[in-house]
Amino acid sequence: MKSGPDIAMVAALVGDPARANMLTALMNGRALTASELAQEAGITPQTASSHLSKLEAGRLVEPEKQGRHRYYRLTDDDVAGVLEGLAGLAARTGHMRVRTGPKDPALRRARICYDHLAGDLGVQMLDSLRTRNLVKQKKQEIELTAEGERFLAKNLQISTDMLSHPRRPVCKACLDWSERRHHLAGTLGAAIMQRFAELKWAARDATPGSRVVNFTRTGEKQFAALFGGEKE
Amino acid sequence: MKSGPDIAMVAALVGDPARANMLTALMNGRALTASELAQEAGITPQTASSHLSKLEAGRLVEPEKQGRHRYYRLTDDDVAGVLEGLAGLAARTGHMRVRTGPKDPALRRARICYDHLAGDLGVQMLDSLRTRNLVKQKKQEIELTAEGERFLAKNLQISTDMLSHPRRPVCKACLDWSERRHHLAGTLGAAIMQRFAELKWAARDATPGSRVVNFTRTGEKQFAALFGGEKE
DNA sequence: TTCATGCTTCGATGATAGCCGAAGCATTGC
DNA sequence: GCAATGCTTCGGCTATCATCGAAGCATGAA
Repeated sequence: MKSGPDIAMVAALVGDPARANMLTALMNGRALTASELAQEAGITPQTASSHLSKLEAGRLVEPEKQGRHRYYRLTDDDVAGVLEGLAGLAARTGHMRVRTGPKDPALRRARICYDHLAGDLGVQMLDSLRTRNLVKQKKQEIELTAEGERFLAKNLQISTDMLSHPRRPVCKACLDWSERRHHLAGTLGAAIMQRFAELKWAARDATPGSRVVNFTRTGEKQFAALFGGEKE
Repeated sequence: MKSGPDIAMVAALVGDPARANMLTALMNGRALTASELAQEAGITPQTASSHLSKLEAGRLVEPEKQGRHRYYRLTDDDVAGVLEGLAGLAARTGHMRVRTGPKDPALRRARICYDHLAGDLGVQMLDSLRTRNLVKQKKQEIELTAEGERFLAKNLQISTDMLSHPRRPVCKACLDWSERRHHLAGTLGAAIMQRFAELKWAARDATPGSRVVNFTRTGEKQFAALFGGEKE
């Protein structure tokens, strides 16, 4: 009858603004101390402590004791993924109050979402592809056009043969956390990201657990040349 | 400072048990009337109405008027995806109060998650693969072993060449909604699902929007022979 | 030991929001 | 027209829970 697989319980954990702010602050993969998180959420340490024990009980964060500090981090990438998803949905309401604060501009600009590029640049890339008719998007599905194939082969040495064989969607739309739009996932999204790395245009940040992607100077230029947007 | 991209707002919407039950009831893709949803959540129509307008404002559900009924459905697959993710996280807490109720046993047994198999059978398949060392899993990453490759080629005519070229993870772990474990996603997960369809072992339910996967009788048998679990 | 820092527990307060009864619109059917 | 069904709005009740002050434990430093 009523039941409820306690999806509500987890959602309620994220549903409190203070806790949501803490979780958001942890989205970059680094661990923060309880007091840092308190400050991040704009609450007192007592309140934060209460929130953190709830988050811990809900297995959303993991503590690690170190000296007299208590570091908290997101339990794993699944949690981060769900948070990204929620943020994506939130962005569509127009209710988007603000980005995640000016906290981590690097994270907002470019980061790894599983194995493909997300963030400002990720969205910009898909925008550019769409605008120039290199891909056609309808809802979740994205399809590469003939021009798109040529574009990829010429500029990134990516041949569609490599991608489409398994009949898995070459492209998929993935809701972006910090932006309002989709970015490009799927085998193509992954392949492009990998090509960026091979070309030394971009690399994942060295800090362990960080999801930030750093572009080199030439990488920035090349990216702008290919997907450069005079958008907005 | 505080900010908050109102991830909290969306999460709070899902965070109420009554609303969560409604959303869960909608997870099979069908649209339900307001009163059906009220009953589903165990609340009066007035209360349900209030909840539904909030969900609508949060763009989680879409209404459709028909006669004097008002049908509600999930806005799109992104919403369903986030709900699945939340359910997956909830399942790990041990706090799992119950499955989604005996509501839709078919949906719990086998369904489509994007393009691969999820549900009881999906989890069972990955379990079986793991137990027999056909894949090795560490955290999110899953890797096919040599035996696994032979197994796929022999039994499902799936060659790894078709999957691994683009250097995208052939396998990926995806948290299952109704079960406590991961099921198999990635290009392999998609390819297997497609093969099931080609072999007429299983097919998506005819009802538009439904995510249920129906197995044929021979399909059941073959599946059991390949991945049959005396597990649990 | 003594003090300071970081975090937690306790208790009380206050506001948010879920809930239902009753009444009000709308649509369909007679 | 009238009645019935489906849904919504309104008002008030209640419970839950976030919040903070104050006090209590730890850990680390002097």
